[in-house]
Parts: sequence; structure tokens; C-alpha cells
Amino acid sequence: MTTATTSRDLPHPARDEIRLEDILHALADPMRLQIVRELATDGGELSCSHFDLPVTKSTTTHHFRVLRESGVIRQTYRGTAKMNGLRRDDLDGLFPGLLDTLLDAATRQAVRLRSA
Amino acid sequence: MTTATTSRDLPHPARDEIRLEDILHALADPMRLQIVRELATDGGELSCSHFDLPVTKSTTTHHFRVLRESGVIRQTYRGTAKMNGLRRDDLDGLFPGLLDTLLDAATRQAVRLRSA
DNA sequence: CGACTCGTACGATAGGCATCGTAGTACGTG
DNA sequence: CACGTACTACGATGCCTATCGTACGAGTCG
Repeated sequence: MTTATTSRDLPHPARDEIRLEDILHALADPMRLQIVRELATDGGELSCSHFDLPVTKSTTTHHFRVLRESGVIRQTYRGTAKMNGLRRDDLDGLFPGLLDTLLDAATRQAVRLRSA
Repeated sequence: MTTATTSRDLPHPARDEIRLEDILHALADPMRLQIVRELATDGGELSCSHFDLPVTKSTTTHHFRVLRESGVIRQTYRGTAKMNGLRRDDLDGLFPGLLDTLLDAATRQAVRLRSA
């Protein structure tokens, strides 16, 4: 059965359609920043249902869509699951160092607030 | 007359009250990102009226307040003028490299969109 | 004091958005 | 085909926010 990846595609912005303001807006939400941090830690792709967020599934869908439409993540169906992965190549190509610096900033703040 | 700086103070978040999400939210607005870019280019302090933004003065005041309350800029009265400066020390202390990386990203996008 | 400039405050408005609930679709498995 | 799982679509709601206009306060200069 050729591991067909099910073809049902989702709209993503092309690399040169990605806007910095959209990225910042996407990451300005704590829920979405958390998702991106987990994706970065994992390094690979994670299904939506992997995340245990304190909101309903509707809201989770909404956040993943914002991340996809801003160009931060790439989403692909794989059977019933929807896999999510960071668009590292595109982001690093457009804005070198941005993603890593943002992730580092998020980590620093998490550490700082935890030990406060 | 001792250059009194007029004393009339404005509320700023302390360094450890600054939140990454607030910074990202502040900079996600094109108008505010532009203001920050000009402040960074200048390096010093600029009055509100220096900026020629395509919005009314009320709206300009609003944007500067968002930047101040998020901890991105410091505002001080000097006579009738209100001077604005980046909080470089605080931002670099909390989130090393973040401000420079964001400014670089903004510049890259500006160049890219101009030559599109 | 009076006039002028710079910026603020406040109310209104319109649009955006995070959230929810319910109903529904797509896919895999028995 | 029937069922369960994973995710979506849509409508509603309440909050946030970018914008404006007008009226006002604070400071400077004549």
C-alpha cells in the first residue's frame, strides 16, 4: 500500500510569502509558543493529539492553523493523524538565527519564571 | 536651571516583569516594528513627533504606550517633548541577541520586499 | 497672560481573535 | 458496512485592539 500519505493537502504559504509580522503574531500567543517549543525539542513531526493543551480540540485546531498559515509549521495528513513539523529550512533561510534566538528566549523566560 | 527633565514620570515594567509574549505582540504590528527599527538606527532617543506615521496623533500615542508597557522602549518627558529610547540593556540582559536578530530579520524582509 | 506646540484622555467604532460547543468528515480496523 | 478515532467546520460569545475625533493638560515663547 505504498505509504500513500493520503494526499489530502493543506494550504501553506510559499517561502517568500512568509511575513515576519505573521510569525511574531503567531508566537505571541503562549499556547502556540509552547507548541513550537515542543516541536523544536522533538526535532521531528508530532501529531496534534500529542499535545495536551488546556483548551478544547476546536481551539487546538485553530492554533495549529494560525501556525501553519504564518509559515511556522508544515502540516501533513498521515492517515487520520495530522503531523506537524517546524519549517526550519524556510525560516532559517529567510531569517537566519531568528527561530533559535526566539526558542532560546522562551527557554530563558521559562527558567526565570520557574525559579521566581 | 539644572536641566530638570520635568519629573513627570510614566509607568514602565521593571526588567523582570518584561514578558517575551508582550514583546512579540508589540513588534507584531508593522507600525510599531517600524518605530523600533528607526529607534535602533538612530541609537539614541527620538521624540514622538519625529515619526511621520500614517495615523493620527491619538493612534501614535497608543502605539508608543504599547511599546512602553511591553518593556521595549523607555519614555521620558523632556519639556513638551516625550523622548523614546530602546531598552537595550534590559532586553539584551533578559534575551541575549533577540533584539538584534529581530532587527536583522526586519531589515532582511524590507530588502526582500523592496526588490520583489 | 496669551498663543502655540506636543502629547493625553476619553468615548466610539469596527474588526480581529481566543474560546467554546455541536455537528460533521476522513480514515483505519474489525 | 459499522464503529471508533482524529480532526474540521461553523456559529456564537466576549474580549482585545487599531483607529479616529474631540476636548484637554503641560510646557515654551512672545
